[in-house]
Amino acid sequence: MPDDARRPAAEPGRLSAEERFRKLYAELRGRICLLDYPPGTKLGEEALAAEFGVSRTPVRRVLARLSDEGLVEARHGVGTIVTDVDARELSDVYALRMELAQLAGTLSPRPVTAAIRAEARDFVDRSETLVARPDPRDFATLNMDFFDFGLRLCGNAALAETSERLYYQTARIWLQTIPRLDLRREATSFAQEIRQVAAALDADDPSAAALVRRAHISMSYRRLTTEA
Amino acid sequence: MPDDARRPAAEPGRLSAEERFRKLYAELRGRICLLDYPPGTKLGEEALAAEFGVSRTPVRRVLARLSDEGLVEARHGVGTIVTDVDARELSDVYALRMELAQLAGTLSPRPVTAAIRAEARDFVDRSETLVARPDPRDFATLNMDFFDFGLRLCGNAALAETSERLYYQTARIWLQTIPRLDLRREATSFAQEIRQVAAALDADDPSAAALVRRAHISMSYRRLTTEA
DNA sequence: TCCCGGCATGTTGTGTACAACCTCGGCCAA
DNA sequence: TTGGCCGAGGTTGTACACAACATGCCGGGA
Repeated sequence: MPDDARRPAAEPGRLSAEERFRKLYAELRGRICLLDYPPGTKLGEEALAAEFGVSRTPVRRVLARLSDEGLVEARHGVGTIVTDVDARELSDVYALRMELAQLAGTLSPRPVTAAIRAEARDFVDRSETLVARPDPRDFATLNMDFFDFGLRLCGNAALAETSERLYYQTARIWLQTIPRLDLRREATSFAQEIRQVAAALDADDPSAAALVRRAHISMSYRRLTTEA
Repeated sequence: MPDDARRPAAEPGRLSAEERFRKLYAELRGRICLLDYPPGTKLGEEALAAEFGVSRTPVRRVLARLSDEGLVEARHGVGTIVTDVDARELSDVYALRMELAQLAGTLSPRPVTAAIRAEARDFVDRSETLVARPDPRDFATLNMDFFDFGLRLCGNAALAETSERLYYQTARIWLQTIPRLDLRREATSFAQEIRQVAAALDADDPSAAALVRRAHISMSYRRLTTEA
């Protein structure tokens, strides 16, 4: 047996501590950003611990990180509350996100491989499906997936981590505002963005792709603040 | 007694939980960045708990945040180790820091008040004192203080938080490299930076101050990587 | 009727014991 | 001599009990 030598953590059923942490963190962050936990929701540590079959300790570890990132706020004796995004924070984060999106094209972009172009075409297909039958939650999910895809185009790890952090910090206000927006127009605009990004990648021009993304972040913010 | 009405948390001796957390976090981050804990040091939770007179629980909360920020790495069964900064991470972070430093001048800069100008002059004095008698640790401390000062010039909270995070992520490599650098020249260059920033603030031109800072980050990185 | 003080209840913060895990040294056998 | 096994010691991860704290209700007094 030359392969499965000393490998105590290789059992598929058992997850390591860090793996469990990542799972739980991603799950809770997703629920917050998809408004399964709208702002103001009280996240009881005991309730979460019971749901996930662990004690309060690992749950608290995850909530502490979410608190550091500003997604929740723990108040002694009250509860851990999902925060709301105020206009000022929204403005600051979007202004910075625009700049970072552009920088992703110039700060050590990754070479555009055939696999990446194929993935981009998949996103084009998904966006067309979305335009045909718009749905807020599908929209938000596709948006997150496409954002993660964009992160992988960036060779600067610090820039990628920062962009991700900022994205999830305000991602939920879009779902909060969508009832007052034109969903079909939003979907069309998003599909355009994806098509243009795919075209730029086909032309092996990551810088152009980054500029497209910056432009659409800007326009999305405009629609968000003027029509809500 | 119209002033001290219902204020249970106003007692000066007792610190709230969040206050204690901030204190401990700042203390440990400072020790790491000032190389009191050089890379590779094992930070025993029990030892820290004993030193600060608390249990392992709040210590673990602080170490978890330091771990999220990449300053330490917790290994099950081994210990919590102070991480080292590798060349790749250093390059990425510095490239991003340069851009962010420039953005601080254009993305909603704060108005330059008389108090700020006075503070800048104080930094000029301190830098001259440092040039007269250079000392690595004093240098690093002044650098941190001046950085914190620069953060307060930025009206964009997201940009300020991001810049701070990135700064402390790689701040320690400077102290690690200084034995192989010309300390006097580093001090002179830093004093020039402070003077130029103060001049730009006197001229009510935060954008120029930001450009100066970007230029000095770039030069500092060049000296760091070429002569070490 | 209104105000206010105290208590019951539920929540997060802390302390502590134990489980899971890694490292290192000694010991035995080839 | 050398290779590997294995057990002791020490560390982080987890579970749980209790302390600290905030909130809302209820009852009494003005």
